[in-house]
Amino acid sequence: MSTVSGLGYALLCLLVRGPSTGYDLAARLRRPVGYYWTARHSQIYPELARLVDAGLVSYETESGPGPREKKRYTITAVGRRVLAEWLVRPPAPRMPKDELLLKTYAVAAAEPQRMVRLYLDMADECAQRLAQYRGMLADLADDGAADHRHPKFGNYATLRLGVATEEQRVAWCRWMASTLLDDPG
Amino acid sequence: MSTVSGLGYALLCLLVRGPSTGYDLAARLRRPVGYYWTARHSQIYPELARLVDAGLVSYETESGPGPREKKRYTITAVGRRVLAEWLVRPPAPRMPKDELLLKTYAVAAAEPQRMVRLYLDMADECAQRLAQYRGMLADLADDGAADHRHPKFGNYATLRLGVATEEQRVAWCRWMASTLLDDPG
DNA sequence: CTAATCATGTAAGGCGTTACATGATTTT
DNA sequence: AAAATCATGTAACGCCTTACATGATTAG
Repeated sequence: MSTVSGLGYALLCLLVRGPSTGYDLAARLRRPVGYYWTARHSQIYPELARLVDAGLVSYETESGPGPREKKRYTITAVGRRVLAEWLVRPPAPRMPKDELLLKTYAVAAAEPQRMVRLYLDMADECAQRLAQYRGMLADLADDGAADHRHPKFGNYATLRLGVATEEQRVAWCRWMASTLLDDPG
Repeated sequence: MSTVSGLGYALLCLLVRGPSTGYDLAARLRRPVGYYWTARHSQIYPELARLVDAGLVSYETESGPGPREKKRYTITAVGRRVLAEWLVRPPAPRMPKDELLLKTYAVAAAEPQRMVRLYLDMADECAQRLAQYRGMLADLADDGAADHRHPKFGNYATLRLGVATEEQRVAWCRWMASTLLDDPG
């Protein structure tokens, strides 16, 4: 039984919106804009081959730049069915490995002033990302993507959580900084 | 140059609070209560051996149950210094792979009613975890862990973000469910 | 007496990153 | 003329999970 990997489903999620080349999929999976997943081309090309073997995607070759042919991948009817099944299954419990939280757990073992600097820097970084996400969300809203029947509603919905998450993180980083500074004697 | 892995630092973060056995470290790393990291014993035992080789931890053997000796690991002075250096370094950009967000990105390819069910189930699951986290946070606050000089302030601080994150997620899941149900003709 | 907990290790295999390798087209 | 982008693949290595393997003590 050819069991599909997480990456395999991620590729199906992208391909269900329309045909793509491996290169294009890699570009969309490079930065986690809109949804939270990444992959490199070195992982994507072999996985596409597996999906073809499993009959979930097909491809047409075009003459492209470079030494090899360009392949445009398309999700098959079987692929759509497998994806639709997977989408409604409850996800396995997620385990985010968050380095900043780990550092926070051991914050007592570090120099307080330098940790304050760290949290303020992280807050700025998050705030920048937040501003960017807010801009993208506004653009999507202008396009009408807030309607769940709009083709880009998936982008809109994931970005909404992204914005909320970054807001929370900025506030938390600033709270950490001010708490560490606050030293009532 | 023996470079310490992420797991290595995680173990140092635990050991800086006091000596532990590998078994105990595995128990603390099984559920992400207080901070966000996990590891299994099969990973922990070899990593502890590497930390010993690098001179960052030492151990004493005691006679324990079972066929092998029990080893109690202690962070060394060098280990403390290496940890303190690492704590103030800005973390590498995190990339959480969130299956629910991935599914959301492709939500248009699934049956709406079944997705509504999924989001409501996820909301309940998060709400349960949230209640649990809130309880633990209240207990810590009662112990005075909200003060940054308290030894368990690290637990308190990480839990605060955990609570905020789960709150956000419950709200977002419910918003998803109601948005998908809302079908103005 | 049975199950859980304490306690430590190894092995196989999957997943993911970095680096290696090639080369045409387009932009500066 | 040089650099970036388009385009596809492989190889080596590290991280992580699952499963294999052992056995004493304690609680029900």
